[in-house]
Amino acid sequence: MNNGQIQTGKGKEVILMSTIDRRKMILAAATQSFAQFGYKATTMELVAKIANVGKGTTYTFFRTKEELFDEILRKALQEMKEVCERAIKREDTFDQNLIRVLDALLEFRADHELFVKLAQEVRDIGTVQALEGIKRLENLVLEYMRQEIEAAIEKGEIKPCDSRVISFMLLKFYIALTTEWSQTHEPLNKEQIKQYMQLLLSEGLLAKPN
Amino acid sequence: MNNGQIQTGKGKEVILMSTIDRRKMILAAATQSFAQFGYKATTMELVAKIANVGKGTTYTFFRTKEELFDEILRKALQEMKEVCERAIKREDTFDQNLIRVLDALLEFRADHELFVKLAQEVRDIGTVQALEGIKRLENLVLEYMRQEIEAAIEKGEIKPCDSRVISFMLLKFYIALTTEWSQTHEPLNKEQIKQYMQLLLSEGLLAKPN
DNA sequence: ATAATGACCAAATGAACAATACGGTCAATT
DNA sequence: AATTGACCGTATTGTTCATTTGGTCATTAT
Repeated sequence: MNNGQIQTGKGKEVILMSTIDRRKMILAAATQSFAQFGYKATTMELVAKIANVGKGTTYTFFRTKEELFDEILRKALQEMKEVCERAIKREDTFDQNLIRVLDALLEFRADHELFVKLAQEVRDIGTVQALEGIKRLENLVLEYMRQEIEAAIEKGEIKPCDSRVISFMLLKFYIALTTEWSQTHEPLNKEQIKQYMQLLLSEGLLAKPN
Repeated sequence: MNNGQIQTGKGKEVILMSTIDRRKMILAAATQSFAQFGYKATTMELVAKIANVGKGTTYTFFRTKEELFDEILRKALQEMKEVCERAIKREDTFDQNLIRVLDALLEFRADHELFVKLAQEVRDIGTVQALEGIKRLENLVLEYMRQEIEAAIEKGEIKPCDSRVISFMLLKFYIALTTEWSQTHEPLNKEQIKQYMQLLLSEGLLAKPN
């Protein structure tokens, strides 16, 4: 391999990238393009152009467009999971952890944009691969939340309940507050989103008689 | 006018409808057709045929197809509002009333194919008039809920909050429980739905023990 | 005279076809 | 051995044109 070598060709100095760097370039280009244009509008030729490689080169690293998409999706999902795990402090209360995870996710814009774009693509033109991606995200989130809720029940922090239903509803709330509300109204800011989440999840709407 | 007269023409007995009856016939025909075929697939010629009138006649009562649709929509929305109002018992608590209203709405929707059909049309082909109709339905429901929430805040039954956001979230929650959950899981029964609703209102979804 | 009607018109729609763009391959090139 | 862009078959998009549809109005029926 010619990793990092500098060679002279036809009077021009050319810096050859290592195959590893090339792979990274392609991944970065595709990541950007998928997040910006969605699955369908991202063409392999465009990815190659952004990455400054020939179209054929992308196919030496990724057998198909779907495989390339899959790797990017995996990375994004992995990253999100890590963000969640970093936000959780085992010694803290469930409530506090929940808010911190929420906060971390709201703050973590990078991967968010990919998923927002994919969700939009599903609504607008119903691309199957975009739908696939959204479903994988939802399943991951649901399963993660379900486990956390189960653990909290075990520890006696919250009342016993069907953790599948509750995690499902939690996700619906999050989506409603962060994206659905914005489609017909002024978007809510992070602080408001957190407040409403807390109100609906751990306080209830009914006024308590003091 | 020839209201209700019976006349003899060319050996055949012909019953002439009054103009008022004709209007009703057209309205009934259109109501049936919109509910059965949706906005787009309902043609003015079909409406005329079902109503047993010439196409031109429909235009003596309704200036355009949209105007005809609008009158039918108005009627249906009005009917729905009355269903809501009948569901509310002033002496009862907010949460009991809320559940009764939402239940009544769900039932109303199930019996009135028009809205189901329009929702499907929006999903399938995105007809703008069908979307318009669905939006008017949603806005009516949201506004109705919003007023009830405002009143409940006034009475001190629930905590002060932005009634627009809360009505939005309550409706989302109800839809998630009744229809979205069923798309991937066993449907929840009425009792379960009521319990989750009460949990959300009184303690929050993630209630603490005791 | 008035109400009703269907032939008629322009605009919208959709089917059929042509042109383009795309994912993926591979012989030529470096 | 790695890279590349011309190339291929197919999927998508643009275009054309016949049909349909919302809406009008001269004619008909009463």
